[in-house]
Amino acid sequence: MEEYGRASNFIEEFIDEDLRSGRFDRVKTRFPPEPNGFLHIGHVKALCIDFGIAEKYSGSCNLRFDDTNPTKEDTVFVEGIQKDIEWLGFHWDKLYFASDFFEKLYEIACLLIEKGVAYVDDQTSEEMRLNRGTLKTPGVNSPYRDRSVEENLDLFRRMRAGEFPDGSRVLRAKIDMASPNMLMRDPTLYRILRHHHHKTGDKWCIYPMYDFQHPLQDAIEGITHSLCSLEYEIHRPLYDWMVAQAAFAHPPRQIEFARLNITRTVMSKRHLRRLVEEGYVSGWDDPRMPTLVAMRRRGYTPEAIKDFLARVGVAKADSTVDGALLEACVREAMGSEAPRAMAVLNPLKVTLTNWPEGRVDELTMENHPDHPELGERTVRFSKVCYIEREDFMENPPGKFFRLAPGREVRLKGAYIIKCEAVVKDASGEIVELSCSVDLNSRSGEEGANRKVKGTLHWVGEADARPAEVRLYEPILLDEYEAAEALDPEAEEVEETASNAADFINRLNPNSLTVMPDALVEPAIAEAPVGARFQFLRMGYFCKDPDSSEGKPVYNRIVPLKDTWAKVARN
RNA sequence: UGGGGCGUCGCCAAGCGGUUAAGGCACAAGACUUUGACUCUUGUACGCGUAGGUUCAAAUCCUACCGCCCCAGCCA
Repeated sequence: MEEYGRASNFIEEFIDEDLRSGRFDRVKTRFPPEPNGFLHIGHVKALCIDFGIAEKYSGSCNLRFDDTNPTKEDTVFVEGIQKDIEWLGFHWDKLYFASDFFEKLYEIACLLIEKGVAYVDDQTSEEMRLNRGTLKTPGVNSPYRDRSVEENLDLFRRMRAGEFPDGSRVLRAKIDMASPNMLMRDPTLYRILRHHHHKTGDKWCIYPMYDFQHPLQDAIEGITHSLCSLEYEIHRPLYDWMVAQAAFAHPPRQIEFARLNITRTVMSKRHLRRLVEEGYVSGWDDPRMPTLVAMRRRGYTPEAIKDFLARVGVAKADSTVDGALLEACVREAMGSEAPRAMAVLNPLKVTLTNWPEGRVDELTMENHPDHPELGERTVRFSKVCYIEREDFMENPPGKFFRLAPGREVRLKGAYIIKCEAVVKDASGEIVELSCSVDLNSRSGEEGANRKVKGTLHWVGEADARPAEVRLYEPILLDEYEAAEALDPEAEEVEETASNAADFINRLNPNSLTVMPDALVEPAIAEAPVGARFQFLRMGYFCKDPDSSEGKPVYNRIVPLKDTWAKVARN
């Protein structure tokens, strides 16, 4: 490895430096989730960095489950996480569990006791909290801080043996109760905790803490660069202390980066759990969730997600990425891939008054305008068809060039029609349009070669299959909407800030819109679950597992850009 | 008011003493169009949190302010 290429971010600069200086002669990273929930897109940033850097430097990346708190962990999550990582297309080198190393970690703890840098503390957690001091005042030493090595060893052994009740004692590092860094004020290394562990069962009743386990585990695995998010920056002195005390020959280097935030997206595991448990969503895989299970179900592709993270970049500044960037990545990934087809989400019946009775045309439609290799399909056109309700306006504004009374419009791949009459029901609602059709304007024929401003998607009566379509918006309101929702009277956004503190108050009531009466062409109805299409003019959609034989269900992954919607709004 | 970080276009983000301060998203205008999509073209920081200073030259170095984030779990 003489040439490392161009560093594309500050982490790679550090690594280049380490390789040049000889601090390391290879690169080994790790992705260390706690199996206490499903992975979300925030984790994908770490995944892309951990695996991406390993790959760039011809190194490797381990998958390690930091399963040191059995009260929160479960095998369904370890399985789910592995599946998600595989789905994204990342390949780990070794698969480890922190729990595989409990014995080894116990030995190191004993070593620290023998060195006189760890002790058993009998204080209650309350006493410990009080004696820790505050951000501005130093803490005071525990009365148990100066126990003999022998006594500490004996006590720690008996902690493991189960002689003491939960919470009665802890093992602590002996560092500095006056340190300005709170984490260095004799951090807890082990606690007594009787709880069934998903891997080790009831073998252990003491469990190591993150600040003890994580750095040592990195060192044991031979990790060179331990990449984590910014909130661990303050843990770094402790990380280094731990590895130094255990006397590892090649201490890993911890480097921190800013975690991912996306506008109007819930990104905290705690909050996501609450959405699930309190029923605001249907589950971890509700397509509105930012979890990978949910994004997969909604129809996002690994390519789009990884491209998004690549475009977001890596730096140390706290940031919130515009959700529009993710949408742009999805559209780009899908644009040349997804076959096109027609679906009418909110149908309006159109009857062609001059269409010959009983005539049915079979029309050939391309599956993709730029990729003929994706083939063609046949759709049927007859006297009755359905168009999108929003494509007709009785009193259209200036720049509207869809259908309106007396106006002509082209039906994609079919004929040009003209609206002759509007049929309404007793309540005045429009129920049907009577249109004339230019029988010489069939696509591909000479009569079709005239300028018509609007082109609409449609579904013919002969082909129309019922479907349910689900539309999504961000799960959170934007700042302005949230302020309005909480207090329409408020003058300033700031005034409602405290009410907005609970994210539940900022949930978007329109995050899910169900279109129960959509009509789709057969290609869409018959596609397998997971199939993706561009519904012409409506967006990209993916068939949901909720689909049944007679009723396909589609999720809108992302809408198409809609210039008209913008014009109409102003 | 202790300590650790961070502040470059609406949102991300390059930049590492000498460049007209990259690029993407968003936005705007135009071309093309049987998807108001796609594609294409064009435009968008005389400015780099603020104020001073060093230098022939500063977003890059120094000083002082200002703002934001993290830390007082027997969570990770």
